[in-house]
Amino acid sequence: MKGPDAERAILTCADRLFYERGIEGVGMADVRDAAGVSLRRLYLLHPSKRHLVAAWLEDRHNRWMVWFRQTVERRTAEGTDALLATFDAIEEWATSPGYRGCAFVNTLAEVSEIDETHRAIVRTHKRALIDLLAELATRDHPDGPPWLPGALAVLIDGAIVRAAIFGSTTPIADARSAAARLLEVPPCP
Amino acid sequence: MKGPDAERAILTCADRLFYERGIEGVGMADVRDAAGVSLRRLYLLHPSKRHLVAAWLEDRHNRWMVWFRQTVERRTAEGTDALLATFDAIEEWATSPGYRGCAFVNTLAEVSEIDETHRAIVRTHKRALIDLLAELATRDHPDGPPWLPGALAVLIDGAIVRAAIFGSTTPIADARSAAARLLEVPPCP
DNA sequence: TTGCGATGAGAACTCTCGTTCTCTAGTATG
DNA sequence: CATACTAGAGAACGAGAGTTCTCATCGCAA
Repeated sequence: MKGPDAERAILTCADRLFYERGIEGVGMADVRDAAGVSLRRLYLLHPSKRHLVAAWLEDRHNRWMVWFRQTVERRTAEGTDALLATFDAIEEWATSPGYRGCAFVNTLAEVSEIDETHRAIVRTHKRALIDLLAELATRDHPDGPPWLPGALAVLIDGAIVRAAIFGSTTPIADARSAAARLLEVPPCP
Repeated sequence: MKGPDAERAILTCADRLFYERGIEGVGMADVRDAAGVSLRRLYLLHPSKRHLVAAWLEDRHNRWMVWFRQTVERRTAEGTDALLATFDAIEEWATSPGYRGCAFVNTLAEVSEIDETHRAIVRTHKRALIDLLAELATRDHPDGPPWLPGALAVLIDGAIVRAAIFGSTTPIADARSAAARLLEVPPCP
């Protein structure tokens, strides 16, 4: 196996394993077996498990943001308000097999294997979500209140975590209803 | 040390340690040292770490619900709308030292040491939160939409997790602003 | 006093896991 | 063909943790 192929296989398998079982539930030998590389190559590419986790988080952040933006755009093209479409994207995700909530929130919860590098990536991810929402709000709802992107981010993260806990899309539907209400014009004077 | 005292010491110390470091970051020896009991007594009272974790979750659930209800009531007595007071309670919590988000969400994220018993307690806890919100909504906002308690629960959980990630109360303020808007009368026809 | 059950302190056992080391095989080059 | 570098397979090592076991001690009843 060539270098780039091995790196892709490692990150792909690490993503599946870490998301499925949590960081502490996956050993380096598990990643080795799943990716079909030698332990030697694994450690040459990622000098320690911490490095591997950091590389995984970076990779997942990039792929998730691309997926989320594309899914929202697709729904928007079908006529849905862009900000409401974010909840449809989350619902798509939450109904996919193996859904376990937000990998970044889960990683932060596993405090014993996390370091400041990991924390920084998690913050970057959540900051990127709010930035994307602010971008959509500025474009489609320029008269909304200044706290709108932050509130939508809270609704999205709350829906992600409650959907994972209950294995249900009801929290996402509730959050979407609330968001729709927030996007309506304010009450008459 | 007597039986009840030992049990109290164990649960109190387990709460501090598990919440601070995560379940996997705490060994039975750590609990023994902190509680000042022998490993023998620890295992007599809780036959395994899973049992101890379950007992901790039950205890924390009970104490958290009592604290939350009391804090909301206190704020309500000071003139705040009960449903908005829930966000003030969360803000009090989030600004207290050692805040690390929701222990139940964090526990669910540590998938490798969790079993169905633990999952059930987490669901019970989150169900209890939404039930409390429904109770307050029925009492103070009987004309609100049916999704209101669910949406408030999503806002609260999202605020809890984002406040933990950013170490900031801004998400809680944003969530409170959104909740206030939701509680206003719907737009005029 | 003597014996017995309970208790505490902590050693010991077993297993897991991150990381490193060894040994072997293959391959490209002089 | 010989040699030297590379890479894979997996053993080995050391640390840590859950759980159990040993043994000395203490309190109390006969």
